Amino acid sequence: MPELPEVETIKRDLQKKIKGKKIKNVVVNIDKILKKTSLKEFVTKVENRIIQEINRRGKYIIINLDSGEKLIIHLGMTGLLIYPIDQKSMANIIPKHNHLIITFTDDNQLVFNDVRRFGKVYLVCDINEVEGVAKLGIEPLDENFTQEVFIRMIRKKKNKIKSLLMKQEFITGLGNIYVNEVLHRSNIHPLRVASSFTDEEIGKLFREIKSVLSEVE
DNA sequence: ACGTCCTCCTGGGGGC
DNA sequence: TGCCCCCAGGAGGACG
Repeated sequence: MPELPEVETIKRDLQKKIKGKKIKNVVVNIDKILKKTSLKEFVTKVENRIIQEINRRGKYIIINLDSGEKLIIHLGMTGLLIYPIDQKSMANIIPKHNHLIITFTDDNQLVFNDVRRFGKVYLVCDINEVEGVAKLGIEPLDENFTQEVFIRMIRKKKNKIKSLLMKQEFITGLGNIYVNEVLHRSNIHPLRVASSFTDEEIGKLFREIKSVLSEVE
């Protein structure tokens, strides 16, 4: 559910609130969410580390640790990162889905809650160890993403436009909701084949992608 | 290589 | 009131 603008907001928020904090301990309630690491390895490598810069790539949140390792979080469809823990933020969640709880040395806590468990937590040295990250396509708000580039990208594709725009290897960050919005505003049917588009139609899509994504930020 | 479809999960809502 | 079924839709993998 969270798409590029939401993930960007979460990233900025975390950067403001938890950067510089030292992790006192971590509790993992469902180790199935952990990828590229075992439960034991995760705990020993994360405890006592200090949070450094927080970045985003596509819908992935990348938390740099002072050890050089990266804690990468994908929220899936229903994942939430809650900080700080207060009455208001906890009122709408179900505690049994608190899969990861990070406690800092100041006793504040960061909770990863995910009802449907589609979210994932990785611990890696290099972000490209996460296949989903390594394969990510162009960032739609990047200045390198121009109309000319987009036309060339669309031209050679035979996918239906909606599924193509949702493909993270093609463009990064768009999901169902924003793709629907972009297609609606562009007055383009979601099932049309990409290679059938005129340059003008692609231009329209291009402008709507940029505008829909920047409105929220 | 490429495009589509299925699967992982749980909670909420509609139908009866 | 309660139960069952379907739907939500990110992304990896299976399949053709």
